[in-house]
Amino acid sequence: MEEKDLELIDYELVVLIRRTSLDKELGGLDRSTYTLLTQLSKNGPIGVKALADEFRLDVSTISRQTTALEAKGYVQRLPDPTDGRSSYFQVTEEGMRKVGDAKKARIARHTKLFKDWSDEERQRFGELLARLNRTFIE
Amino acid sequence: MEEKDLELIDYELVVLIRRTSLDKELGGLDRSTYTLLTQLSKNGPIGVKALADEFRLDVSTISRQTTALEAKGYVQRLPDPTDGRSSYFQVTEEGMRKVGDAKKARIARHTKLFKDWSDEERQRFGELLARLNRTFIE
DNA sequence: ATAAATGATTGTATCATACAACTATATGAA
DNA sequence: TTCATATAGTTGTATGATACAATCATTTAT
Repeated sequence: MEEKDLELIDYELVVLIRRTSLDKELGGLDRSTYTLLTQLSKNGPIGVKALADEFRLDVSTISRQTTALEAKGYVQRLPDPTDGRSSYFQVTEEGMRKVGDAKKARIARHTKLFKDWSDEERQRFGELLARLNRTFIE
Repeated sequence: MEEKDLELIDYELVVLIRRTSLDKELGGLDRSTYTLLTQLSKNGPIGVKALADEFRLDVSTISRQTTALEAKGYVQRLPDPTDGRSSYFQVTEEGMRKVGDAKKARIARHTKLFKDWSDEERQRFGELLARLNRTFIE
């Protein structure tokens, strides 16, 4: 294994995280709104606990964030019929519209950012990123 | 341009940031210690303003972080002989040792993480990451 | 010579987060 | 069946990273 490749990856990952984690908003929505709506619209209505597991955040954090989303009307709370303690959050139409717009905005930005890359490079980068993320999970 | 490649990149970047920005420490040092020591050891002694520009953080934030580093003995403040307002921070031997150890720890972790990747994949991923970071800068 | 600009520090506010205490409900064991 | 324990969620509180504003000291420009 080439040590210098790992060093490069290490360094560039740190730089990337440093830059991107400064963005308070993603496509015009704040981070938690964007990530929660994305998750809920992708993987169906789930509750506070499942979201906390997914994001590796404390349930108290998710509880506040979902309360905020509900107050904005982006999600609706559906009581779990089989468990009186919990409920699921379903993205509302308004929420779907918001997250759709945000995604469009991000794609537009990325289109510019990657405009000098070849199709092959973009495709490969996406694959490798996905692979890294799957690797983390194990 | 393939829209689906951009969508994949967008999604996987969000996932990556979400995961990695949760790490409070990098190789046993807290984030700001690791990034500041790396920067200072790489690009020579510079002052608060230059660090703030580099990291796109407020000078007040950097000021506090460098004060903390100095208190820990990881950097030494060298007054700028040509400008009485500013000083440069030089990494001490102790600081060099600390950041060296931290880097070793990270490389060890990455060695495990990327163990199933081919040399070509690691090399390519590093290149593409670097390219993305350079693109951001413009 | 004085006004404006600049590097840095410190006070204060905000935000995201974790932990702890608590409530309500569900599950399992005697 | 009942009671102890576990679980889902909420709320109070503390912390850490950050930005902005005020300020100080020094430098630069008019």
